[in-house]
Parts: sequence; C-alpha cells; structure tokens
Amino acid sequence: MRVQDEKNSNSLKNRRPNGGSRAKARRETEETILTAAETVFAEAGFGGATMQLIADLAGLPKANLHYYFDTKEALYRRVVERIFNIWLEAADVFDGAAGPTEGIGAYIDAKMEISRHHPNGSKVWASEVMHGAPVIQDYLETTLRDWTEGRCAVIRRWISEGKMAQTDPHHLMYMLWATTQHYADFSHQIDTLNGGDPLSDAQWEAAKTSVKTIVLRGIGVL
Amino acid sequence: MRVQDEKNSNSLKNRRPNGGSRAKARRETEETILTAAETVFAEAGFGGATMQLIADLAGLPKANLHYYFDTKEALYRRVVERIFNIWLEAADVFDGAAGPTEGIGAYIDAKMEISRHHPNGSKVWASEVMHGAPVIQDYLETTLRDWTEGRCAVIRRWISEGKMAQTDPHHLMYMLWATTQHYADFSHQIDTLNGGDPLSDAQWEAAKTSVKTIVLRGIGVL
DNA sequence: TTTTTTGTTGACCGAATGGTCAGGACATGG
DNA sequence: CCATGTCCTGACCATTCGGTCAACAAAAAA
Repeated sequence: MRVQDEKNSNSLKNRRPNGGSRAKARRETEETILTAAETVFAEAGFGGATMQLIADLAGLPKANLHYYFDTKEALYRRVVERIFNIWLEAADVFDGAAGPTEGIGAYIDAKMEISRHHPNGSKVWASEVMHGAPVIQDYLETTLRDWTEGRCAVIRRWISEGKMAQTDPHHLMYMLWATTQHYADFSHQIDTLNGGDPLSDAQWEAAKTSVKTIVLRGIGVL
Repeated sequence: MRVQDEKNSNSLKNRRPNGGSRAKARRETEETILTAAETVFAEAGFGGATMQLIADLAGLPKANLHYYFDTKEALYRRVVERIFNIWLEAADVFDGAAGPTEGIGAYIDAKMEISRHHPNGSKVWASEVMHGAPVIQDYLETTLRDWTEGRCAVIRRWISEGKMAQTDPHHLMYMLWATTQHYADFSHQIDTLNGGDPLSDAQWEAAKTSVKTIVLRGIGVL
C-alpha cells in the first residue's frame, strides 16, 4: 500500500545504456533490482511487497526478476545482507580511536550519515529484526554478537582507563543504535513534526550535534 | 511467517465463559480479537498477517472476525489506535513535574515499562510509522504534533529557568522515544545479544538506570 | 410460545500473488 | 556465416487471501 505506480515512467532501468561486457551488464541489472527491492520492502514490508511492484519500479518485466533471483525470499535476503554490510562499515571509525570522545563521536556521525543516505536499508533491517529476524538470525548470533562484544570491550577499557564515566557498554550501544537509526526508521514521523518537510542540511547538522552532545556529556567526557 | 499454529490448542478465547450481558460478551470478544491481531500484526507486519492466522490465535472462525470488524484494515486501525492511547498515557508522568530530573526520569521509566509490557503494540506502531503512516497520518499531524509541541515548550521553560543545559527539545524527545522503544522494537536483537534469553528483572532495572543516567547527565542535571 | 434481534459458522468466490515455462532475441565464439 | 549459450518476456498456473453469504443457533423481546 503506497509505492506509486512506476509502470510507464521513471523506471530505474534504462534498457542497455552500456556497451560494456556481459558480466558488467549483469551486475548493473542486479543492482537495479536490489535498489528497487530495497525501496519496496522498506515501504511495504516483506509481506506487503510484491514482485510486480519491484519489477515496475525497476522497469523490468516480473519474469526477469526471477531470472536473476530465484525467489522473493532470496531477493529479500540479498537486500538485508547488503544493508548489514553497509551498516558494519561504520565500525571502522570506531576502531583505532584514542578515546570515547573521538571514537563514539565519529561513530555517531557515521551512523547518522547512513540514516540519512540509506533510510530504506535501515527500515528493511529494522523490519527484519522486529519480525524476529527469520532470515538473518545467524548473522545476529555470529557477526553482530562478535562485533558487539569487541566494541563493549573497548568501552570497558576506556572506563578502566578513566576516560569516561562508569557506564554499561551494552546499554550505551543500544542507545547509539536506537538514536541514530531512529532518524531513518521514523523519518516520516520526524518529517511530519517538522511541518511535513524533510530535515534540511542545517537540521541534520543540528541533529548530529544534539545527539553527540547529550551522549558524550552523558558518559562524562564533556 | 512465524506465529505458531493455534488452531486446536491454547486459543485466547474460551467459548462463553461468562454469564454476563450481551454487551459484555461483545466487548470481551472484541478484546480477544484485538489482542490476537496485535500479536500477529507485530510478528508478521500488516501485509504478512492473515485474517486466518488472527482467527486461529483468537480461537474463532475467520468469518466471525468479519462480523466484529468489517475489514482487515479496520481491525488494524483499531489495533494502532489502541496502542497510540496507551503510548500517550505516559505523558501524564511528564506533566506537573517540578523539573527535568523528575519529569524526564519518570517519563523514561514509564516508556520503558510500556516497552516491557506492550512490546507487540510498540512494534505495530513502529511498523506503521516506518511504512509512512498510511493509516494514522492524521494522528501524527494533530494529536502527536500538539503533544510534542506542548512538551517541547515545557523543556524550553526548564532551560530558560536554568534547570537543565541548553538542548534542542525535539532532538531530546526523539532520543527518548528512540531509546525507550528500542527495547520493545528490537527486543529480539537484544535477547540474542543477551545469550538468547529475555532480559531479567534486574537487567530491566539496569537498562532503566543506564538510560536515565546517560540522558539526565547528558542534559546537565546530574 | 412466538417473533425478532444478535451472534456464529462452513462453504464459497473473485482477485491477486509467487512462480513457471516455452519460445524468442541477442550477443559471443568459432 | 552458423552454432551456442545467455538473456528476456508474455502467457499461464496453482495457491492463497480478504471478504461474502445463506443457513443456523441462541438469546431477548413480545
């Protein structure tokens, strides 16, 4: 419900715009489908999304989607994996930081940027987790768990070194995730409370500053 | 996908357990259906939920659901409205507070309690907003907007009275919503990172304390 | 009791959906 | 040129879903 009709206009795919190789064209078509799928899954959820809707948005016949992705669930899985990887990239800025001011501050900035530029991905991820992670449960139990424990260890070290206040690392992580991703997942609500307009550049900067200020002061490093 | 089969066991509804009035029985049946619907909508999303699944969980024939609620969308709307009202109740503790320590602290406690005891409701709300609020857009533009502006005015007053640090009220509200609702919406992820177990009583208390500590210190009232 | 209103239900229907398939188009390699 | 494998697509199918309906049961009203 929503996802405007794209049958004859504004499709993501212009047929054969490249003289490139077969493999390249394949990769581009896959990317087109994945992007369209991400949008539709984000706007309608897995159950509400239809292959026809995705096909229309991608500007391809429905049967073509099944040539590249066997099933709706396989396509969905690829979309979620794609997001998960982008999401993990933000970890880089966390690592190698001298202390919480730099590390957590940069992490907030990075996550806020992702929320701004990949809101659909964030929504699909949120929806997947909310529904019990039927597709990516293994990721949660392996990659995410390891990643989380690693960062929590860093936080604990910062605490023991007196670089920040005594704080439960897990709940701090949850607060960071929740707050930053909120700007993607609840963007519609935020826009509505902003008079119906998306946040401007300045407002995004203000958001980042507000989050960083409260969190960093909240862990005693301001 | 999920929502275990409840066709022959454990149904929410025991047929005619009351000698009460007609109106009372009606209210009870409606409540049974609404509770079942809330669970199914939370676990499967609007598109993934089926009337049959809700009927099975409620222990009623599907046709009976349509006697009480005309359409799936009408039933969904009632579920969302129900949640919205519970969610607004938490506003009470915000009002009449002498200052941010008391008001915001109590608000966090109240919202955390809701996340703990109405996780399905919170998930349905989150899902609705994430998908662009097709059903409750009017609530966002009227009730929620008014409510938000009211609290922001209070926060601004506290700031001008020197009771808390200079803080953007909207972004503070978003942080409160995001952080507290995260414990409901992402409970599956949190449980997974908790070794697969739900948070214990003590862990819930620790969560509340952590959130309150960081936020209150973050706005300069600790 | 009889009548009327309210509640209950299995069977059914049209529409939509995920997925299939046979055949055609097209590029590549010989 | 032809042969071959890749890519594309309209038409089609089985299943499922939301919703309807007519008949039935139960309670209230008369």
